[in-house]
Amino acid sequence: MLLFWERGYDTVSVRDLTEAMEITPPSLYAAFTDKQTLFEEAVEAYAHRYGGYIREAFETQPTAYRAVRNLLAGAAVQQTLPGLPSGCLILNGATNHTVASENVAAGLRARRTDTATLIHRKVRADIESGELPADTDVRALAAFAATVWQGLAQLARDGYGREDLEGAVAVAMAAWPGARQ
Amino acid sequence: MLLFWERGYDTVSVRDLTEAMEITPPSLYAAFTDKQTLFEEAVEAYAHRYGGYIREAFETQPTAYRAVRNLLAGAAVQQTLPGLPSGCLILNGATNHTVASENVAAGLRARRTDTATLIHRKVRADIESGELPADTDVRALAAFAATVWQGLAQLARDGYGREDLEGAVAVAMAAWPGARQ
DNA sequence: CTAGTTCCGTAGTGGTCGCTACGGAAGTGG
DNA sequence: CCACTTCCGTAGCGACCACTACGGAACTAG
Repeated sequence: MLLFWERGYDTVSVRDLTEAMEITPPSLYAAFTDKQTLFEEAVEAYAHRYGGYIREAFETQPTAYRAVRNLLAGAAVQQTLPGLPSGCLILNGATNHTVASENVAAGLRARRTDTATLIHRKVRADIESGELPADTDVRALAAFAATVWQGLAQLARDGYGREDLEGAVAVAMAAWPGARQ
Repeated sequence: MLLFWERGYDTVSVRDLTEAMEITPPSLYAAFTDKQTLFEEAVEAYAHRYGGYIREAFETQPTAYRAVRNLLAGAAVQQTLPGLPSGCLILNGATNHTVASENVAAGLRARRTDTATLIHRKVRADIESGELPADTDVRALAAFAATVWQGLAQLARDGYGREDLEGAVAVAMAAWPGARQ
């Protein structure tokens, strides 16, 4: 998982994996079927261990503002954890992929879409409840939140630290409708 | 260039390149020395053809607000050009790379850092001129602008259209200090 | 103790990687 | 017309890719 997190699917070889696990190729194939299945299990473990902040943000927070704030604040923390690779496996794990790995990339894209849908739904719910004005541009606001969320992962990979990302999140949340009224 | 733009450095093979150019490997090596040099020339051509909006934003606009607005608006356009790959070669060209391609990734990272520096300097200049208040958090504001810029490229790759990105940019610019006073 | 099963590492499979030695064709100068 | 240079494609280099057939060791059951 750490190897995939750091370098991505296609750029990690089975040899890299077997050496890191200190096993031989037949053992790896007996345990995980093939490289793609191993990757998907690694992604699932990653989502469970490091992606909990996403579901938590949307399930525990009453408004879209607070949910997105927690989403971004959580991303700033999770993507700059000391001793772990920077960035996000699901956001960056198959940015560059061969034609043969199209379905691997599609799997990650589906997970990203899931989060985008959560944002979208939360904003719409706010409009229905009156928390946000009826003329709010849902698409724009949801796209903005997704943009910042994914941008944070990029900056983390380029070496930005947690404080930098948290500063960016603080600025971003000021863009939220009503944040400064 | 289109191949690298679409898939990235390590995930495009010399064979892919020679077939697209309709030449044989020896011709490619005679013309471009090796794969890495070809990639760097492709990046240079890309920056020249599609990256002009960046320099233009910072050179022609008087304030950081307007420079960043033009940077993000330009990104929304350039990264969703019809008939061309989505996203940005410099932002996404070597997100996933092998250890052997570390220097290729470093070259792209340096170009990203250049833009981040442009943002940073423009914000500081605004503070010195009094356009922005003296207590403005330069790092946070610059990190925010870089986050949105890079996030737009991610969303473009996931299929978001120009209108979505422009909506996100409009929301983002509302976060700028003084934008809603 | 022996027969059977499970385990797992050795040693490859065919295929693709980035890259190049070399030879025949085409063009040039005397 | 001939010698020479330039060009460029054929064919293949060693290395690595994802993946696996197979054999010997170790453990288990009778």
